[in-house]
Amino acid sequence: MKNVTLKEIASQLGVSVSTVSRALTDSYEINVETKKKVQKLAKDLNYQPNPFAAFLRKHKSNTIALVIPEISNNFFSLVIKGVEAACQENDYYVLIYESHEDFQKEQRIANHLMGGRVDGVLISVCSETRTSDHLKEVLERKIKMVMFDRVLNDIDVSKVTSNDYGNSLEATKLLLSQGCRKIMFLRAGLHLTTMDNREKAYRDALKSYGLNIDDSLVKTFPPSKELDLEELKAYLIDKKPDAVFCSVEHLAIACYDICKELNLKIPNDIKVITFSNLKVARLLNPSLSTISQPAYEIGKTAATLLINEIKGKHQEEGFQNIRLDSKLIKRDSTKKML
Amino acid sequence: MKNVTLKEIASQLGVSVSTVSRALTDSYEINVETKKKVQKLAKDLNYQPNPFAAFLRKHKSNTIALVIPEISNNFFSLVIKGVEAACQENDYYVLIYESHEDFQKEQRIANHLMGGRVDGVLISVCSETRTSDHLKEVLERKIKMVMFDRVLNDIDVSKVTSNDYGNSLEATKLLLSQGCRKIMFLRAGLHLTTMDNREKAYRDALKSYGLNIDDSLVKTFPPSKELDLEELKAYLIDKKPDAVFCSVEHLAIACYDICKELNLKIPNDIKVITFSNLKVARLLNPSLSTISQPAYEIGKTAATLLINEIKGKHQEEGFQNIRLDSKLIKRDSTKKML
DNA sequence: ATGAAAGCGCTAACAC
DNA sequence: GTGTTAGCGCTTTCAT
Repeated sequence: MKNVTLKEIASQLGVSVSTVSRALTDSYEINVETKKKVQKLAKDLNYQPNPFAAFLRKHKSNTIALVIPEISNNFFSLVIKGVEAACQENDYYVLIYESHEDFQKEQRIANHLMGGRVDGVLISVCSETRTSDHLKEVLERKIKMVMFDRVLNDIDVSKVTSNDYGNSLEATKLLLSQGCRKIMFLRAGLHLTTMDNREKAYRDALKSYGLNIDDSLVKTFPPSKELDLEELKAYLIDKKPDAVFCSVEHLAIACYDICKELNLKIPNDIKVITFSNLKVARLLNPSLSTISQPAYEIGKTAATLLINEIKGKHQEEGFQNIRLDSKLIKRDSTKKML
Repeated sequence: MKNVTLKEIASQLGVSVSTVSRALTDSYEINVETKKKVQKLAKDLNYQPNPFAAFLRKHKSNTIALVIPEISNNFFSLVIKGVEAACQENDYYVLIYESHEDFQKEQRIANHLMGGRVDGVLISVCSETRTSDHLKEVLERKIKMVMFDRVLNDIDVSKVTSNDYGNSLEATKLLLSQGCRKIMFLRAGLHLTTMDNREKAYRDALKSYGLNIDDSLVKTFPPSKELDLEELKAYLIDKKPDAVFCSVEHLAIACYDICKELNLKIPNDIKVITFSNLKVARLLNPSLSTISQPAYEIGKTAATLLINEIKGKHQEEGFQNIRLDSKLIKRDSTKKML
């Protein structure tokens, strides 16, 4: 079966291409009879408009790019779901790009996007990203942008984040209230705004308890899963903290593995809390206390914001800065005694 | 900054549009000097070709669709990652579509795809899908297709699956060898080939042990996460199996929750094994025995196959039927005694 | 080696 | 209410 085009329908019906085009977009100036005729034939032939022709004409693709560091990740995969939901509601499509926490790849993606493949981009930058020049170039090409979670400060776009500072403060204070005094903070990635906020809250919480801050208890590990377990193990053995606050899930998982190996009992010997969207945290041994980001909502909110911007709505309101609350769920890994 | 086009470059250089086009595709018939000149300016202006114009001309978009029932799922999110990897290697792009286990949505997606948005589609059908008419129509529009995991038998395309039968046989025999004689099999979704294969293996394994098959021990639950916990609980209480073989992860998670509630000890009172790509299965309480599908490889293999088909390679070989092995990992949830 | 021109399928301004 | 026409940006014949 060859592809059905407007021309095909037009010639079969003995009308012009533009009449068909108008009939199909339900233009008010078309005779009801003609309209029906055209619509019927289009349906019978299962006419599907060639999107590229329309895009070329209108310079609108109804497509957005979603650029994330890592696809297979409990947080980002929920984000994807939220984005997909918002797009399905608005008849938009999602192109996925994975930067693999690699700044060069992110740059290449940005470059590609400048070609006008998409009407807008949704991005959470990779951990190596320090400047926003590549993103600014995209903006200059009149492509809309919304950042989420890992945002950059020196760029003027709408942003959707979670309340990293507030929730980290809460988490640290929980550990303190359980009696912990030697709390380790594990960062993932050097230059991420999310990490900065989480660490700052950790420090402020300690200060608010009148404690001195031991910088050697704060350490950065690779953001991706290629974590050096031995290094982390040695660090834990060396420092012997009474609690570990992990800024990302895979660090907590690593701690669980290491504690098992070292025969350290959680929470008696050491307490653990982490940022995580792991659904089965409650079933771990012991159940893991988590700060759970509203990943789905972040994705959905960011995508809706972007689509509205593309449509030119809410332009007047300027750039939004939306901060959503995460949920701290206390479980056994932070219990006083088991 | 306005968008740079071929015309722009041509006029700045005083050459024709076609010369620029040829220079940029590195055509052999262009003077080396001109080529250099053009390429330099293109780079300076950061020229990015308008993809839609090229697509419209060539009827190739270098884009494939990935249609899956559910994005936020340990199996599918790894598949996405694999697909993305294969596409990045080949300079292809991925459009994500989520069918939400809803056949009507799947049909709508298929319809949309017929418009020629993509050169090919990668699909794992939803649990409600019983016929392949909607997919055949896509094929008729000369759009290539590869199915993976949840495939359909009555359609002629390449398929990538995992060895559901073999690995389920192995899993059931493991339970049998641990002394279980009243093994429950929990299906998810009525019409899935994957489920059929898994159930058949379960039955064959019982037969090979000379056991009678009690049909009331096989039951189907909804494939998505909207599982009725109470129904499953009542079923478990009623049947009192000594083992449960779950065909998907969320059923096993539900069993864990229910066992906790009913104070049934895994594996002493009841053993559990499941298909799952959960990374932290080893950290559950007790650690969960899993059949882990090679999700990343499935995605990568399927995408590579599709891209090759689009490129017209390996056409002669006809449709492939690739079956990859899953990995059975024995953990405490199927131990004889703890 | 380079240019002119057609055309991919669609939309929209402009006739009538 | 409908047709004519131009043009979106690119590739690709066909000239020269």
